[in-house]
Amino acid sequence: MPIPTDYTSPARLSAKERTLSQLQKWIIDGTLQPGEKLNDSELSEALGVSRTPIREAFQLLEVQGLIETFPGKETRVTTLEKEDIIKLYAPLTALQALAAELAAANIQPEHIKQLRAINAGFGESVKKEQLYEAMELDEEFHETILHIANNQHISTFCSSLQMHIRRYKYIFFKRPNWESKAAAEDHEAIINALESRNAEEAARLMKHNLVRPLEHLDHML
Amino acid sequence: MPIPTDYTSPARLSAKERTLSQLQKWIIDGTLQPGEKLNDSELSEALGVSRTPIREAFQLLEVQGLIETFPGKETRVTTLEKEDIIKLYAPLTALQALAAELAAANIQPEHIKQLRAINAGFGESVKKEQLYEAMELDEEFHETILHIANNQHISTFCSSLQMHIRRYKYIFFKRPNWESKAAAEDHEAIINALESRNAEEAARLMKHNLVRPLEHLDHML
DNA sequence: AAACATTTGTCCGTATGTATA
DNA sequence: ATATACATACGGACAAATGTT
Repeated sequence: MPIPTDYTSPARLSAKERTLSQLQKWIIDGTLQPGEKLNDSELSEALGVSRTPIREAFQLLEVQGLIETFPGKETRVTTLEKEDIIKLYAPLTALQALAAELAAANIQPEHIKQLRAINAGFGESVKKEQLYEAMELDEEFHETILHIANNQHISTFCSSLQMHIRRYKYIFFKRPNWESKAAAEDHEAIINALESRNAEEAARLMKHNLVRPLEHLDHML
Repeated sequence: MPIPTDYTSPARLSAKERTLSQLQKWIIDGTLQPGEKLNDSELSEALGVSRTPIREAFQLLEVQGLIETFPGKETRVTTLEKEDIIKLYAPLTALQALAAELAAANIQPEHIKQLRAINAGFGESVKKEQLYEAMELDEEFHETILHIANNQHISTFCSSLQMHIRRYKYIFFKRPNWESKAAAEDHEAIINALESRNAEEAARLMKHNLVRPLEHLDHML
């Protein structure tokens, strides 16, 4: 198990939080590979903390579906099946569409400005083929709509699904690679629907925007 | 008789698991009231385990939104706002409708029989005004459809939302009290839609079934 | 079958941090 | 501001469970 040595500890966070976010990163970016066995003693030494915060982080990672613990036996990074990415997009689409619907009812002029600014940046990144930045801005766009929708349950679920999707991108495609100019146009249309408080149309467009990545996947799987 | 080996029987529950399910029960049924302060030393004595499994259970309860920990300060049972129950039904409806849609594609004759059997029991319980049993059978009906839909993410989210809804029922209404004969008819219609593999209709009927409780709530809030 | 090695599960002592007098 | 009380955070030792030789 290769443990990168460039690990820097954010002094203010608790040992548990540091451990959790570090392990999350390593699992999502593939440093810790699917199916890899995790040893809490080894990790505690590598991260300079005791087994307690490691174990605590393990518990949360298991809830998030990033690791699997076999009580009394072993702990492993969860494996991924290419086909299962569809199982992530199905609920994500339903929830994002719902969020768009709810956001249409709450939308304010400042929100519209904010969304347009994010999407302008997204369009630029796509044009300049800065794909990592584009991915981050795409996520920020959707997170903003979730925030406007003002429903913690929806936000939490979507955030969890988004994390897994990002892991799939890193593991199977090495880097984010399917942001497109068409997505920026989708976003623009969504913003317009929200601006005119057309909930149904916003939901419809949101679904359409989320189906896009699946089309890319079809000829990559 | 061949003993199934694939099913890992939790012959003995760990202290953490016992603690977790006990605290869950107490919080959901109101034994531990909203806003109540939780003391790990006190609980460890009451449950006959050390503070470690209590602490581990606390972590999971926090993720589930049943308690709130203020690191270094205190731990409390989360409070409830009557109005927020709507925030639970919004994503639950979207996800259950999606599940119905997916289930329509996977449905098998055995599933139909199973669903009819559960709904028959539900109808009986409603008629006999055994409301707790009716609630459990209603949940089982929906869980079965989730199982047929075969998507772990959807199941997990719905289960979490359902738990919170049950807590609202206990805290604000003391007992389950809004199961109705109309719900049993909804279920029957859903089963028929699934049987004819009409995904769109199944989703529409599922939404309708989930809107019912909200109508009851309107004149109870 | 039984002893061993490995890993997870639990306990409890201590350190750290926060609120209150 | 300082001291005190109290709750959480962490560490390290021991117990229990599992798989293997």
